[in-house]
Amino acid sequence: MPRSLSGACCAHHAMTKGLSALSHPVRVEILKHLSGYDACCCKDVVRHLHLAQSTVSQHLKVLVEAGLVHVRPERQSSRYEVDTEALAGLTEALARLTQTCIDARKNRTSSHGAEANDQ
Amino acid sequence: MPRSLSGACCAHHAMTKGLSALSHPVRVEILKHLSGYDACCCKDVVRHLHLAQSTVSQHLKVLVEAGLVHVRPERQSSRYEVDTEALAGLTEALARLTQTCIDARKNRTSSHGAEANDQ
DNA sequence: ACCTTTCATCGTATATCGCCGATGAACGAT
DNA sequence: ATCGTTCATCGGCGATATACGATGAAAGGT
Repeated sequence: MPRSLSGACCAHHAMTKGLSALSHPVRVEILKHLSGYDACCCKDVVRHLHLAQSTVSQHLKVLVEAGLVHVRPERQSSRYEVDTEALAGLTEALARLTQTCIDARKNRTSSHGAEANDQ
Repeated sequence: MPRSLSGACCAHHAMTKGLSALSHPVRVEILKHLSGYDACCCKDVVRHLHLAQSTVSQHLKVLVEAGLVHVRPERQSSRYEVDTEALAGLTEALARLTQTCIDARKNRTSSHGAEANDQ
């Protein structure tokens, strides 16, 4: 972990955790697959991807811990479901970051002031 | 790497690489800092964050390789600049994924057909 | 020529990731 | 009671990520 991320960076942790969960192709694929069914179980995902059940279970865990997927432990087969609200929230967080960068550039080109130099 | 990600998953690789670059708080912070200046150098970022210069240099490299930041090697201080187009593109890719999931759910609740079971 | 500044890269240490097989728990079916 | 199914978790392995200090290259200033 970095030494000092005291201020604004803590606000990023929620977003970066979500983005981290989506930063693996398999997990994106899982998300898309889950969205196609009312609530499917681990075994369904295992059949769709060609990965070991334990591997899929771990990926699902990552998605759940990031808040992007809900899990409902049924009798013998847990039901996984995409949390579309959380996914939309994450998307909006990224959109805000993007807009922040675009606005910052716009402000610079209009007033044409700041340079980063300091010597 | 997973064993078989032949089809649609390859389409995700571009997005996941970008998201992977943004899945670290320090890199998000760097992006925001870069956007505030016309084009700042590594040393500026080092002063803003409290990390070793080599660490910052690596983080910048990750952002550059993900296509989110441009680098212009100047005489003695390279100039880094956010690629707002690429950032916007990444945001839109994530928005598309989100919309795909939302649409899939909508289709299910309207026709109320598919379940994931198969026994 | 020499020093300083800035940056990239190398080497290294530690932690985490991604994958697997094995195991055990929970439950249904026979 | 016994078996089969489904899933979570553990342990292990190799690869990658993150951090640092050290080193060298490039350029400017004295």
